[in-house]
Amino acid sequence: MRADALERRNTLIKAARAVFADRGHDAPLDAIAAHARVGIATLYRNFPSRDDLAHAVARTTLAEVRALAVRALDECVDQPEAAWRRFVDAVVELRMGALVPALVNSLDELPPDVRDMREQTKAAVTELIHRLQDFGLIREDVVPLEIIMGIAMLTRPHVLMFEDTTANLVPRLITVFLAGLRPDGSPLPPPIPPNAAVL
Amino acid sequence: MRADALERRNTLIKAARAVFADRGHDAPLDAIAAHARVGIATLYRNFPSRDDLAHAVARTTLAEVRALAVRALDECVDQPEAAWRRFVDAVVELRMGALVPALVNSLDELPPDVRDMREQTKAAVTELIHRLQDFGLIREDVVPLEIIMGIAMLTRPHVLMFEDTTANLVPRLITVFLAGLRPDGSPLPPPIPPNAAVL
DNA sequence: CATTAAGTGGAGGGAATTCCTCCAGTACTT
DNA sequence: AAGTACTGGAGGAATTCCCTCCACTTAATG
Repeated sequence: MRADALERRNTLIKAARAVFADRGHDAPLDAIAAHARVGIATLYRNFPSRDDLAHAVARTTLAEVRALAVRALDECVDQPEAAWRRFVDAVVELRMGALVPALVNSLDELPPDVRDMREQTKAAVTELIHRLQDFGLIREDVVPLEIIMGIAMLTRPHVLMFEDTTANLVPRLITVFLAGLRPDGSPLPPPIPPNAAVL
Repeated sequence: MRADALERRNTLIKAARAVFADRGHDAPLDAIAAHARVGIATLYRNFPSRDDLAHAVARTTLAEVRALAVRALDECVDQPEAAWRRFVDAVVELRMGALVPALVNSLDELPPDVRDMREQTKAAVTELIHRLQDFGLIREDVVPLEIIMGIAMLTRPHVLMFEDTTANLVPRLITVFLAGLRPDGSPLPPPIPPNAAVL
C-alpha cells in the first residue's frame, strides 16, 4: 500500500469519528469525505460499506480506550484519584459517544477482530474500575458499563446547542457525574440486565 | 372546533413529543402522523409547518414542567428531599430531552407565547433549585440551567440501545447525577456563559 | 333524522438527499 | 522516465420526505 494512501485512510477514520460524533451514525458519507478533504471515491475504495468504516472507527477508538485504561491502571499505584480523572477526561476527549452506535448497532455480525478488541477494552476498563472501587474511590453499587454509558451520554453532541455552551457545559456535567460516583452517594435502583453489554 | 378534532390535535402533540424524543427533532412528519394513528393531512391541517408542531409540543411540555416545579416548591416546606426527587423523576418521565431542540433551534423567532411560557417555567425551576440550595440539598456552584441540561442529556434516547437497557439504565444514571449535585461534591470548572439560556 | 359544514385519510407528484460508479487525470515509487 | 497505484468529483439511480388535493366520513344542529 502506498504511503500517501495509508495516510488518507487514517485521515478518513478520524474524520468519520468526528462526523459520527457531530451528526450521528447515519451522517452522509459525503460529509465524512468532505471533512477529510478527500474525494468520495477514496472513501468508497477504502471502505466499501458504511459498516466497514464504522468498524474501522470502532477498532481505533477501542484500542485507544484500552491503552488509556491500561495506563491509568498503572498510574493507580501512585495517585489513583488523578489517574481516574485523567482517564475520564481522555475518554471524554475521544468522544466515546460517537462509538457506541457502531458497537451496538449490529452486535451479532460484528467482525471477529472488533469483537475481540471490544472484549479486551471491556476487560481493561472493568479492571480499572474494580481497582478504583477497591481503593474506595468509586461506589460499589455501580457496574463499569454504567459509568461508560453515563460518560457516553453526557458527551454526545447536543446538535442544537451553541458550540461554546457544549464546550463549557460538558466538563461540568462530567464532574458532577463523577462526584455522584463517589462512595458516599445515595442508594441506587437495581442494576441493568446483563444483555446490555455495550462496551 | 369540533370535539373529535380537538382530541386528535392533542393526540398529535403527544405523538410528536414521543417521536421527537425517540428519533430526533428532524424525524419525518409521516412517522408522527402514523404514531398518532392519524392521516398525514390531519397533521398538516393542524400544524402547517414543522415549527408549529414543535412549538405546540414546547407549550404543553413547558406548562407541565412549570406545574411540577410549582408543586415541588410547595412540597418543599415539608419534605424538600422527597419533593426534589419527585420533581426530577417527573421531568425524566416527560422526556425533557425531546423538548430542548424545539426551544434552542430558533430562540430568536420563537412565538411570543412560547417565549413567555419558557420564561415562566425557567423562573419556577430556578426558584425551586435556589430554594433547595438554601436548604443545603444542592451544591451552590451549579446553575439551574446546568441541572436541566444534565437531565436532558441523560434522558435523551440512545437510539441504538436495547429498550430494556434504557429503561433500567437511565434511572440509575439520574441517581448518580443527583448524588453528584449534593453539596459535598468536588469543585467545578467555571460555569457556562449566559447566552446558553436554554430553558 | 336529515342536513350541512367541519373534518378525514392516503395516494402520489415534486423536491431534496444520499448513494455509489466510472474514468480521465494525477503523483508516488522504482 | 515509466508504470502503476491512486485520486477527484460529476452525475444517474434510488430513496426519503414533503405537502397538496379531493372523494369520502362524521359530528353537530334544528
